[in-house]
Amino acid sequence: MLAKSTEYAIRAMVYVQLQNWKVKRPGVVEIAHEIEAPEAYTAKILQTLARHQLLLSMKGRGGGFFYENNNSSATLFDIIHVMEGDGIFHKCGFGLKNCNSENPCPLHNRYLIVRNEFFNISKTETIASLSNNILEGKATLNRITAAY
Amino acid sequence: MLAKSTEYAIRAMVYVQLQNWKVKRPGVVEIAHEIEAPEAYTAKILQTLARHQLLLSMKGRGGGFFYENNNSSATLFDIIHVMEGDGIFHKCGFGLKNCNSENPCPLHNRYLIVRNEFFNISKTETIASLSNNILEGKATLNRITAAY
DNA sequence: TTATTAAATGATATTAAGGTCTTTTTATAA
DNA sequence: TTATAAAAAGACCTTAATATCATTTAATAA
Repeated sequence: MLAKSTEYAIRAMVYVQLQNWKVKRPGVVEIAHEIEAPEAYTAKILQTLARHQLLLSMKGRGGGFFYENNNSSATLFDIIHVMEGDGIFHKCGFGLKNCNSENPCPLHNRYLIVRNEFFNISKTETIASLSNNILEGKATLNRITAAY
Repeated sequence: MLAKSTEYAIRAMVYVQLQNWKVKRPGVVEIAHEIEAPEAYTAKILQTLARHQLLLSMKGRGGGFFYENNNSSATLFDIIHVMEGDGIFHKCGFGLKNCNSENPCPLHNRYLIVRNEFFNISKTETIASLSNNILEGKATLNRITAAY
């Protein structure tokens, strides 16, 4: 469904949120390790996110990644949009170029339900809301249920 | 969502079905052209489908692709399974390796709804049912609403 | 029984996603 | 004011998906 780089991006942002709530600003090495992603690649992704101001960064000693007011209200949609565009919310399930309600592919109506449901989720879930599930012990970021 | 090759596969099988209902057995060149896919690549995909017996083929003069009794009850699931495996029905939306109801990612429950809905569609829609939408004029295979 | 038609096979090429490495810039503590 | 820590930037590498091409196999009409 999502590109691997988008998954890394979301996981990274959630981890930064959890640390930020503890008034910490994790760096690339720590983040990559915690979300089980390659270090250099994670750095690239964090740069992209920072460039688009989905998170803030500080260079030098004591630097790292964080959010304004230690809180991120970025939606999944925002992150997906920056990482891979919004094709996923528009593409026809059959791969047709001009598929729409006027000229639908054989799968159009049923696929629309799936796509819209995912769109809904993407627009309502934020880094803060997702991170809160972890804070409350209802979910985890990795196989080891770490204490954040 | 689906790999491009899977989309080509589904479109190809639908086109074969439409022709088969007219007791015709289209060949690679015709199929590729009609579904707007590259010829040689379409040939590869048809071979894969034939090898897995999702369709039948005949070599030589008057040869082409067709179904037993000119009808295909293959589901979308069958085709997806052969073309790209069933990762799409199992993968975690967050990209976690061990995400399940016991150890859920923050998105688990909401993503499950999307995945299950798509699974449902894949298990209930068949090449025949999809093709029938076109036969009845309710849908199309390409931008030009061709008469099949 | 041969020419022709069409699919199968296998090798190769191209493109995009995923990933690494080195150098540069910026911040801060000593 | 210098050494050090950390992110930014850019060049490069690897892998998988997509796509092409040449050759072989099989079927049938003449």
